[in-house]
Parts: sequence; structure tokens; C-alpha cells
Amino acid sequence: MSKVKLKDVAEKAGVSKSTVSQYLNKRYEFMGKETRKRIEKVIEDLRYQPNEVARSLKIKKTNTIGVIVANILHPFSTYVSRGVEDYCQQRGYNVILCNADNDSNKEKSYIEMLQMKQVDGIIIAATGKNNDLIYREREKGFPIVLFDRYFDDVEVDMVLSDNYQGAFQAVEHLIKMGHKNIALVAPEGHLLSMRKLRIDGYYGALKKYNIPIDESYVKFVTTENLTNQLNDLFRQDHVPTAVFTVNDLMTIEVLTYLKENNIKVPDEMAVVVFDDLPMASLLEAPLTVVAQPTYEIGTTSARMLIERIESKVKPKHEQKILPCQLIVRQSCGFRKNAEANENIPALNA
Amino acid sequence: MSKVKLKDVAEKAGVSKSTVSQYLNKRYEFMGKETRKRIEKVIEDLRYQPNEVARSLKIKKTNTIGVIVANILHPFSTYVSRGVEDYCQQRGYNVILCNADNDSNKEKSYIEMLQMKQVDGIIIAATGKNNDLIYREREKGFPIVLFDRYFDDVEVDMVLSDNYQGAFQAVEHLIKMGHKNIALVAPEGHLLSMRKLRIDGYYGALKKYNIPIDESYVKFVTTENLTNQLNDLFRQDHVPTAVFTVNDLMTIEVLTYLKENNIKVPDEMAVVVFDDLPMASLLEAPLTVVAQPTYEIGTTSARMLIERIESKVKPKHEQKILPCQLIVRQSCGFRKNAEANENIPALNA
DNA sequence: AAACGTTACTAAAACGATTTAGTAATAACT
DNA sequence: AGTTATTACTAAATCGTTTTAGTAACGTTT
Repeated sequence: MSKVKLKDVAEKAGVSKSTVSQYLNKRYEFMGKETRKRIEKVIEDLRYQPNEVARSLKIKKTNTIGVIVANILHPFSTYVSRGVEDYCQQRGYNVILCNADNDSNKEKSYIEMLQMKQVDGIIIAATGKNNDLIYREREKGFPIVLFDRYFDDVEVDMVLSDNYQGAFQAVEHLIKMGHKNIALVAPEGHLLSMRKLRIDGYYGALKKYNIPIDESYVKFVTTENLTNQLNDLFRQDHVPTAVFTVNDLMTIEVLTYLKENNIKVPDEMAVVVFDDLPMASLLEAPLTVVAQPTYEIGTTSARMLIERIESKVKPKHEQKILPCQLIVRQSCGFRKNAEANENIPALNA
Repeated sequence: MSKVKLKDVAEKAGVSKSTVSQYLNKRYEFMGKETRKRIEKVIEDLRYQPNEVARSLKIKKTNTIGVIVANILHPFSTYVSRGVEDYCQQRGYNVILCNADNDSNKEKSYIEMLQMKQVDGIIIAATGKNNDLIYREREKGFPIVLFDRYFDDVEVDMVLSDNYQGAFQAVEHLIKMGHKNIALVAPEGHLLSMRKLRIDGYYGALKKYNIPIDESYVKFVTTENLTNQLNDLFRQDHVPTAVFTVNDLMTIEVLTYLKENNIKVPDEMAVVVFDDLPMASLLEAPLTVVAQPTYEIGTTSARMLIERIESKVKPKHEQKILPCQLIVRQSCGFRKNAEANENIPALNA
């Protein structure tokens, strides 16, 4: 029982394949009203479904895009994906989702695979190790949008959230709550550009308020040295009164550490973190977070990509920076009557 | 600057298209060693990438499968997807991910779209309103695997987790901790089969231990009547001492309610929930949960689907039921020295 | 009545691969 | 020497669409 194809419809309706094809493409002006009805009926009866693969081959367009995320288990990727999906669905595109796992080989092979599949474009949170490939494709006119990571050596469309501003705001808020001894916990290793901006935001806020930088408050941790580093941080002579964590992995580690060591948030330690977490509001002390506009990053990337795909010009690349939002809950030591502090002038300025 | 195609490679290498094609399909026995080297080099030089769309058309196989989940924002879907992705990647398949949002129209149009795209098979958490369609496709020999939801009217491969056992265990655990007044919170509305099993598990455990059923402890809530229902539940004369929530949405609502009303978990109210949550261990009282084997549901579904795709026989449908796992943390009122209770015999039996 | 436009179609050539059937040249066997 | 096998290829058909160029029939101008 093989699939019914255009030819079958044509034969049963007593017309040529061309006419059926015109019908499928809604160019009804090329056929009589009778014929049109007839074709319609036959398609219905036969439950005919056009073969998109054949169509794609002919028209050289698949109406499919590829999305390469770091890890679909990560809420950030998940929300971005959903944004992409929703926007694409509405514009008639499908999305092939790929997990690169921050592995540049996997990333490369996904890019190549997607191209062999003739996707119309790619949205990618790039590792940064395939920039040459990406740049080359871009030069050939292949639509690509980068998100989440910034690379100034590759001229391509990007959509980012304002990491500096977000981090700055978070730390500024802590300062306005009266904190001066503010720690930073970040993952070690070659600093992915965006993470660097968050660290810069931390320094920037301290600087603005003339708070001297204490390097013993700045910890770059790895999975191995994590406990040691946190011990160093929280068990030194003059412990910080607040911590800022630059991503949700760090957040979970720090929170776990504090819980295990019975350090009360926010009374003994205020916490402000980068990236909202689904359950952030149900924690013992609901977390104050700087939330990225994840869903919008997705829709915006998709919009930019589809624009590129559908307009056949190749304009200069575009960068879109979306603002982050500080969501004040309780882990920063917020208390009802502390609201007034929000408007105090810079402390030492 | 158009793409380089098979023909270009053939010309430059001075052979026919057929030979290049044989090369691409690794049938090296059909060409001389010289020729083989030459083709290899030309492909390298030209950066030739085969067009998978053309290939798919010819061989009638896309090496792509479709996955339709309820909502990618939901951790359950996310972990399943990841399982599917990982398994497929390793077997050389790609996955198109779709969100049906529990909307049967969306679901239907996704199924149709995926078929037009000629995917080799579909993995789907079905809404249950397109069972006729699914059954028809299955009959035609189109590979489909259902997961997460059980329908006895459709003869198709399924992979499920043992919802009854999971719920039973959760409630049994509560009973073993000494609770007798155990409430159930579930979403109202036509009971999706799996959810029903969880409810049955609740009743089953009560029955086994001869605990009389108090219907005022069983609440089916909607978004509208939520607060009223929870008020009824927690403010009645003899309040329950424990609650079991059947999914994570309910969990969040109940936890939020308890927090707002300052009811302490687990001292004033023990809580055991269905579905693990990413931050469950960081909550004020780390949650005791029954966790579904989400990742395995994904890999198993993918494995079953690919088996169906690659063996061209159509055996009787298969149902795989994976066990859930009770993860005891603290919200159930667990205390170090309560462990002994685990082994007491059924209380009233 | 010749010329031109419309209307309602169709035949055939793509799209870029795979595959089948065939062939020419050489080697091996009887 | 004649037959058969093997090696190393190629030509052409095919997959299921879209699209271009063409045409036959009829109506409308001039």
C-alpha cells in the first residue's frame, strides 16, 4: 500500500500533474472552477498529502531551520527553544533541535549535518571554536543568527541579553541594600565572552560606588576545587555579607553549600544570582535574580533569521541586545521597610 | 556562487556521477584505488556536501524522526527529549521537536506536517483526541511510539512509567511514616489515563493498609477554584497531616499555598509529590518525590521507534513500563531515626 | 476574416541524488 | 582459442514535485 502521489490525484481527477500542482500552490486562476472542485474532492478522497521532500528539492527551500543549543536540559535553552518554536510555527517553519553540549566537534558536525539537510538557516549558541566555519557560511549568504554568546571576530547577526547591565544591577542592588563585602562566584576556565561581561558588571558596580575590590571575594571555581574555594570564601576572617553568582550552576552549588553549612539566607548571607530558576520563588528564601529575556531571545532570533531567509539581500550584520530584568525577592535581604533604600544616592559618592 | 553538487565532483574527478555516488555510499569495490583517491581529493577541495534532500527523495528515507511533546518548558518533556536526542544522534537520526500544548488541533497538524516532511517515524505524548489518525497510520505501517499517556483503544507501541506503582509507593511511604489522614490534590477535568493511575495508586495504598477513605481529603482543582479548594482542604475541622500531589503543577500550587499560609512542611504538613523537580532538594524542606525515569523514557522510545523503522516487519505492538523511583528527602517528615519505620509491617493489617 | 487575448489546460524538463543494466577491457580457466 | 569472470567504470531512469513554454479552443476587436 504505497503512498498516494500527485500523479494519482492527477489521473483520478482527469487532469495533468501541472494542474494539480497549480492547485496545491493555490494558483486557482490557471484552472476552471469545475476542475478545481474536482481536484479538491479527489485530494480529500485519496487523503493525498504532498511530499515535502520532493517539493523542497525542486524549490530549494525546506521551510526548516536548525537550532543548536548548549543543553536542552538547561532552562535557558529550553525557554529560548520555545520562543524559537512558537515564532517559527506561526511563520510556517519547522525546527530541528540539536544539543551541542559545549562540544565544538559536536557543534561542527551538527552545522554540517543541518546544511546537508538543506535547512534554510541556523540559530546557534556558538561555542566560539567554529567561528571560521560560521563566518564562511555567512559570507556565502547562508542565514545564521548567533545568540547568548558574543564574539567580536565574527560578523554575523546576534541576539544577546545585556549581561553587563544585568550583573551591574544585581550588584548595585546589593550595595543599595547596604552591602559592601560582596563576593563573586564564577566558573573558572576560558571566559566565555558573556560570562566575562557579568564579571565586568560586578566590578563596574563596585567601582561606581567606590567600594574597594577585595580579590579574596572573587572565586573562580571548577567542579574539583569547588568545596575548597567555597570554604576559603565563607570561612575566612572577614566573610562577605553577600554573594553574587554568575549563572545557575554556580547558584545551585552555592545554595547547596550554604544549606549544608547551615548559613542562613539572607540573614547571614545575602544572595543575588544571574538567571532565574523555575522554583526560585519557592526556596527557603525566595531568590532575587537577574532574569534574562529568554523567550524573547528565542522569538527575536527566529524573527531575525526568517527575515534574512526571506529577504534575499545580505545587509550588514545586526546585533540586538535585550535588557535583563532584576527580580527582587528575598534572598538579597529585602525587607518590607527596606524599600526606601532603593533611592538612596550612591553610598560613598 | 551556487552550491557544489555531485555533478561538479564527477566532472572535476573525470568520472561519472554513478562512481561518485558509489564512493559516497562507501561501495569502494566498484572503483579503482586511484579513482577513489582522486574523488576523495576533489570532494575535499570543493568542500562538497551531499544534498540530503535529494538523497532522501531517492531512497525514501530521511533519517529524521518527529517528537511531539506537550510542552518543552516542562522538565518532564525536556528530559524525555534529551533522551530521544541522545539516542537518535548516536544512531544517525535527527529529530524535529514539536510542542503540541495539549491542543489536539495543533497535534493533528504537527502529525500531518511531519508526515509531509517524510519523517521516518514519530514519538508522541498523545492528547488522545487523534487516536483514530494515529491508529490509521500505525495500520499503514508507519512507525509511531506513544509515551507518557496510556490509551487502551489504540494498538501501538507505548512506553510508560509505572504511575500506579509510583503513586502507591509514595502514599505507602507516608503511611509508614505514621500518617493516616492523607490528602490528594489532582487537576480536575477528564482524567488523562496516567493521572488516573496515580489516583488509583493513592486509593490502592490506603486500601492495602485499611485506612478509610475520606472524600473531603480528595480535591480536584482547576485554576479557578484552586484557592477555594485548598482552603476547604486545609482549613476544615480535622485537617490532613499529609498531602500527595499528582503532578508538578499541583505541587507548585500546594507548596505556594502552604508557604503563603505559613503552614510548615513537614512539621505541620507532610508532602510527597509526583515528578521530581530540578530544585526539589534546595527547598526549605527538600521534597520527597516519586521520580519518573524521564531520560530512559526518551531513550527507550527512540530505541523502539528506530527498531520499528529499521526492521521492516510489523510485529504486534509492544508496551514498555518503566518503574518510578521514590526519592526520600525531608518533606515527608523523614527524620534520621524514623528510618526504622520503613520496615514495619502494614499498620492495621 | 485576420489578429489578438483569454481561458484552461498539458508535456517535458528540471531539482540532485541513487540505482539498474550494460559495456569494454583485461584476467583466468578449460 | 573460446568462454567466462572480474574489474572499473558509464548512461539513463527514477524519486515526486514545480515550472516553463506551449497549445487548442473560444471570444473579442478592428
